[in-house]
Amino acid sequence: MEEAFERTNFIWDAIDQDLESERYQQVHTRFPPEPNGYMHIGHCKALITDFLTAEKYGGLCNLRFDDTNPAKEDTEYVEAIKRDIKWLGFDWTGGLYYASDYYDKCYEIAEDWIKRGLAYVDELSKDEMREYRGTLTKPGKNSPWRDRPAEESLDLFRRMKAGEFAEGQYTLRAKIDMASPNIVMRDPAMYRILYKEHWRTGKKWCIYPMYDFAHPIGDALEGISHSLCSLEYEIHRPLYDWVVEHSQNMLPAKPRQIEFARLNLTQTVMSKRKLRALVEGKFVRGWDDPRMPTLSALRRRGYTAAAIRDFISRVGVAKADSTVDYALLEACVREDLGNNAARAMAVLNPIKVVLTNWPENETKTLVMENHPDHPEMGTHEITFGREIYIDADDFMEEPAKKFQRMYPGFEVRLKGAYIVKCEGCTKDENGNVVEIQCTVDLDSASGTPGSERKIKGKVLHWVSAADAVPFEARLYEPLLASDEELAEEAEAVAEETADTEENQEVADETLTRKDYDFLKKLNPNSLSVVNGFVEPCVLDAQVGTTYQFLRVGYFCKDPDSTAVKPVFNRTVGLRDTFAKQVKK
RNA sequence: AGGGGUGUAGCCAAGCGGUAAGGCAAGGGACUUUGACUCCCUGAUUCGUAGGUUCGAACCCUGCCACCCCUGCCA
Repeated sequence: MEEAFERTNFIWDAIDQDLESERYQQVHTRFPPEPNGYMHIGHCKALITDFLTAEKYGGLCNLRFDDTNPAKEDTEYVEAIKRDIKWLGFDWTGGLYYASDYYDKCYEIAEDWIKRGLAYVDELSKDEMREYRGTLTKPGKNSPWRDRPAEESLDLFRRMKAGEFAEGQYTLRAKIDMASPNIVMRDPAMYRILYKEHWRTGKKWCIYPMYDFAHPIGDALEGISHSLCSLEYEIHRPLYDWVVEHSQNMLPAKPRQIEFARLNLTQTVMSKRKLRALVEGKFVRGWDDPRMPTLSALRRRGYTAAAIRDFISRVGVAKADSTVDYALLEACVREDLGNNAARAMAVLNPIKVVLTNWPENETKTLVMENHPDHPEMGTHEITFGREIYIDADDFMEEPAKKFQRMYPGFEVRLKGAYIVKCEGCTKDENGNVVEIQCTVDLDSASGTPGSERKIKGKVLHWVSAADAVPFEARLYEPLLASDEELAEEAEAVAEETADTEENQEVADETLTRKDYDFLKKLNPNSLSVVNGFVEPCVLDAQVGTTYQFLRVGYFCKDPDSTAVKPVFNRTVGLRDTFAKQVKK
């Protein structure tokens, strides 16, 4: 964990200065998700930055659900977010809060502002307000209601609260500067009328504070020192400061907002709206479909909390917009799993091998290490016999150049067992190889002196036909196609899928026209299911256990597993330099 | 009368006036009962660009260029 603190960043530099100058005595951060969806890897950057910053300085971090818009928030998401934070190994040491906890205080401050002439009730319509706001290059103009007497605004505001008006009829606006070059400062709305029941406050309110009003107040109320957020809020900082400044006699602290660049990942959809479209359009099996970038999906896929934390730490925190290569995330899991996952053998695309000189009906029990570098992880037993399965990829009747796996006349070693020599194969009427025949060097058993004989062939993984367990392996590729060819292919498939009546209906609701574009880039091969054989030891493993299936990759046991038929998700494959060579 | 940000290798990213860290990716080699792991080696005469200041500039100054964000009663 301390490794994460080795590298500094501009935020920590700023905090160091704040501490040194005694602007703040201690560090207090907050993680403020809006509970309107599942958290994805992109949120992790903010989450980890918030929690880790508090940890680094021995301070506290609050979890605050930013629930100021009753329209689209749900308790389901609250629970999911809490679970994800815990899973990542963090705790809201400063407490758990809701923006809705502060509705009373917000209201109090709003009335105070009105009395002091800092806010007014406006009755411009949405369209009029847009017109009055001006444009990026032209200043706005004052609303005709801007200078109405404070008593009148106060009366109107109280009646807004009492539910006397329709939605949109009135808003409360801060009186700042309609000519400001920063549009955010052109008399921003602070309260709007919304006849929506809030999932926490019920029907108590029909006016709700805007983010720009509630957020700084929430921060200040909780004694936050450093309010970290993403770059798009940079332009809101003057308003943030304005709100705190003008409420200061009513607030205990004066937080500092610091903005950093959010995380983007190649070939990854990172917008809640689009992820929702994927789920609701049934392009994936759910929020935790292992192809999704949500934390629940990554967890199901086999990504570990340690790997994700390491990833965020390696990405760093800065202000430049960037898109991180997905390969970095993969490198992080490989490192963690390579060190910690137990080894086992599985064959994805089985082809039978008969060892012609091995006695019929005779089997031998072999002992396999669970991890080559960690003897303390123990061993497990597997069976060896006359018939085994190897992966079809490991056999070629006519070997390609540099191919050092099984082919007629060539010797290879079966991992943890014997050296075998391929003698031939039999094919069906279509010319497909259905069986391979080999002879065993009976003196070459692993661990015996005869095993030291060097051969040119590689070591192959295998399972014994006698007791191998059939299993389902789910292999994944990125959801978004990378090259154009793939994208074109995907277009046809995606359109076909999207055009089913049911999907179309859901999609129409959720998506604007523009949003369809990314659906056309979906990779049709993002999921492939194969039926293979795996050694029986995985039957006992708990759901969520990850193995390295030798030479094949890391696989995590899926909740869809049954007592007799395990299901495994491939988290990530092993690096494959041979495949790269062959491509060249 | 637009404003606010950001540009360092294919992708991230340090650097804070004294002569370009590190990681991922890529390529080469060693080792190997996983073509994995591990271990070596290979990258920027140059920091968006053009000038200026300085003994000395990625760092300071000026101009230009590119990209991102902002015209919700979303967050």
